[in-house]
Amino acid sequence: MAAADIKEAEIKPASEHTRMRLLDAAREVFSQQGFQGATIREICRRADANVAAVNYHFGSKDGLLAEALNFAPLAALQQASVKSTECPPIRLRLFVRDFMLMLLDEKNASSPCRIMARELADPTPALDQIVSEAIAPLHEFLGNLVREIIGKNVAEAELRRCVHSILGQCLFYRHSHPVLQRLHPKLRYDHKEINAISDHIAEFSLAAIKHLEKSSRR
Amino acid sequence: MAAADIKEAEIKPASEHTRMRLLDAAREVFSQQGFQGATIREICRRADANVAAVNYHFGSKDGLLAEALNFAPLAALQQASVKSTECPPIRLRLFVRDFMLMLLDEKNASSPCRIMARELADPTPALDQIVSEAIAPLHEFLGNLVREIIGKNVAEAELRRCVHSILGQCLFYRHSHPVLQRLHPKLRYDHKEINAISDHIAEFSLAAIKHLEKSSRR
Amino acid sequence: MAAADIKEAEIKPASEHTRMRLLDAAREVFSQQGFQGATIREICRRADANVAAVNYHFGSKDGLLAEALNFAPLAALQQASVKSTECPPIRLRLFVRDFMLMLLDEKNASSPCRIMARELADPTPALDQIVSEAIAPLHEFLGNLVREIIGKNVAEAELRRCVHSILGQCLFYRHSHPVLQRLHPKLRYDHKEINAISDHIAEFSLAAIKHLEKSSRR
Amino acid sequence: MAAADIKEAEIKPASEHTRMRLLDAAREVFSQQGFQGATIREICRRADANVAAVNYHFGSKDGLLAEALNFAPLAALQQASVKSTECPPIRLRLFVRDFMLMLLDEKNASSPCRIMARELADPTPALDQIVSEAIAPLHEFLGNLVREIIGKNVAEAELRRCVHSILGQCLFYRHSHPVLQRLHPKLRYDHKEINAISDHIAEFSLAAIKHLEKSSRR
DNA sequence: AATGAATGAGCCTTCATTCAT
DNA sequence: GATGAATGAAGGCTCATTCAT
Repeated sequence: MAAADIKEAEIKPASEHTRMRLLDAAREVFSQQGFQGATIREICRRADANVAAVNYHFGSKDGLLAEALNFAPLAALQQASVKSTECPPIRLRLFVRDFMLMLLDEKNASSPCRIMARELADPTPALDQIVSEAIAPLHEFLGNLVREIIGKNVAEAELRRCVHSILGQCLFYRHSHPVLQRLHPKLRYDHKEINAISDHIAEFSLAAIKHLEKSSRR
Repeated sequence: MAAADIKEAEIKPASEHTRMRLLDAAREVFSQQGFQGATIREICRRADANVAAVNYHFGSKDGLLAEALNFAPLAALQQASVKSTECPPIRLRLFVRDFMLMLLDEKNASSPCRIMARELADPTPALDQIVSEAIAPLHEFLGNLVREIIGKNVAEAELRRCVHSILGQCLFYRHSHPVLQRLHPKLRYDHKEINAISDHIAEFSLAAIKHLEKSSRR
Repeated sequence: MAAADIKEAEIKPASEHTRMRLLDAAREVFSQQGFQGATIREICRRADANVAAVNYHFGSKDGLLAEALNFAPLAALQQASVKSTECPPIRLRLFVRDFMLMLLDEKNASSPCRIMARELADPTPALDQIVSEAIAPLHEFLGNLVREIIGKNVAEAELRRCVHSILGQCLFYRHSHPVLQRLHPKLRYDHKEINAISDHIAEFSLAAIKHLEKSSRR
Repeated sequence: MAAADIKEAEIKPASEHTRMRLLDAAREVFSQQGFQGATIREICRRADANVAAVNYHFGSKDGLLAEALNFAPLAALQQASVKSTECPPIRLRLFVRDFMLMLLDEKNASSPCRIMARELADPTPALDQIVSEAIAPLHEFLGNLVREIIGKNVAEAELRRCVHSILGQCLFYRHSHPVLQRLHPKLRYDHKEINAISDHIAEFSLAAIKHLEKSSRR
């Protein structure tokens, strides 16, 4: 394995290096301009690569998107929560905060999560893959978490809507960012602000879920 | 004179007919493909008009978008609520339901609201106009409504976040429609489903707001 | 005749008025932008007329150009000179001055002469007409005038070249106007400057012609 | 290495071949139709290249024009004259002849000089560049040459007009070519004719300049 | 007679992709 | 294997012209 690693690192370094730079540039541009708005030329320019490099390495713009997506961070978030020993409400709070950091933190500007968020409304060739590999598990994870809090008396459909309510609140800040910037030009998504937003969403959602739980017992 | 009016009402439409068809087609295509994804050619094809018709009637693609937007329905919604004698929670419920009907009802497939929702995340030349003429008033309206429920003790920033939570939940169903269709292929946005969703969002939000109100009194 | 004039002035005033305004606007735009650069829309805009008015009144853009041209002023110049009792050199001086006034004076900004000058190098459908009705007579007139000064000993070809030399000097100031403006930004074609230029061209040309006359006698 | 050079000289042309063909075609079309009248499609058709080739190689129509212009031949003309040991009148004769050969000789049909001549009257994006890099030096060169003949007593403004007179005579044959063809259908610009024209212009101008010099001494 | 509406050809440019080394 | 060059489809837009009143 070490040998293989060395081999890979030594034999195709130039080629792999270009691949990586292309993927980085692609994530950057896709998350900023969207899949449709992004151009192969701009991506190659930022990666300092030839215009033909994308098609050479990834076959097409679609192929580049597919490889640029990386569901690991999102999955890790869920894994961390599942393995945690905290109580469900705390785990929800932690999840929301980490999710918002992925969506809003400037350091994650080219996060696959951001790309996914951008493409939600605009079916790209990769959406099927995104849904089955990232979004469906996410909904399931959140469903389980909410179920732990809300109890068994609430119907599945209502539970799903709770998940939608949580995700909707989170995604709003990403989708409506251009709007919010115009409404509140002074607004900046620093860590303090992201924490405040996350706290609000968690508090808001937990209060609502607990209310629904109470109602369901009657 | 009445005759003249009738004549006008009959003749003008003939000359204005193309304009109207173009606007309808534009709303349809814009709300489906987004501003960037929409092509003048496709719009003209659906309107059964010449490619040059858009530039003749509206000057440019931008001009067409500006005229295709119509903030009246959204404003009417708010007016109706403001003038209502119902208590604030009921007014919130009614607003959410009507807003969701605009966003999801198949009969409103080319609603300006849908176009606006699509463009939120992707600044178009019209976004400034959309924000100042439609979205800012909407946020203000919801802010006032929530304020009536949540009381004076809650800070302005937190109030704003409540508005965002409500809007985020509503817009989620529009933005994530392609995703939800894949997750739940059987899902249809008929009136029954829209009502269920609206009820959930209102219930969820009211419970959370009342919880925040209670917290603020301590 | 008076009756006819009145009739014309009274019966089709509106229609004729539009025609005239179109012709004026056309001369203005043609002389500023050239035939190719001019657009029917701009002409109609300046004439405050419908876009279809040009085609209605003149059949086409070409037809408008043909009617916008008016060779009378140029012909009048020659007539005046021919009828004059002055000696040939003086008549040449006077002609050059009047010709330069037509080409350069701001008051003649839409002079047919200017339009013609613009189109010399760019064959338009009207060039044949311009040549046969205006330029050929002009060359002939100048040829006769120069012949009176240069005598019979000079060959026809050389005489023609003298005419070309005179016209070339005159037209230079019109053709190269954009260049001269850049070379000498302070330059203005006021009457004083036009007189100075005309004097120079006449002096320069007469000296040369007299020299050629002298040479021919040897 | 010599082999490599040869290889380069053989291979590079293959890749640069299209560029060259495009430039040649562009000079041809620009000098015939003017910048505005020329179309990228026609240029590419003559160069047997794709419509997108121009934008690939030169960025835009403007960029193509900028590269199609080449002021070297005109500058070389002036250099040759400056370095010559001939007397000023002879140098003027030689310059006029070479200048006319550039303007009229069929072998120079796509000479940058011709393009420049076409654009004089119709400001293109490149006119500023043309003026500062080619025309201003040309005027200065001719000014110096005429000054040597005309002496110091003649005012600068009058000197400039002499330069204009010379250039005007030369350019006339280019600008008015379509007209002259119609007036004298048999006329051909073969070397004999160009020599005759050049001799006339030089003779005509020298006589006039010497006359002005004599006048200035009085 | 006269005009607002509509047309289709054509413009320059941009794009993802493919070709030929 | 990797790249500069080339491609053709399509984009928004402008134009002179024609249509239908």
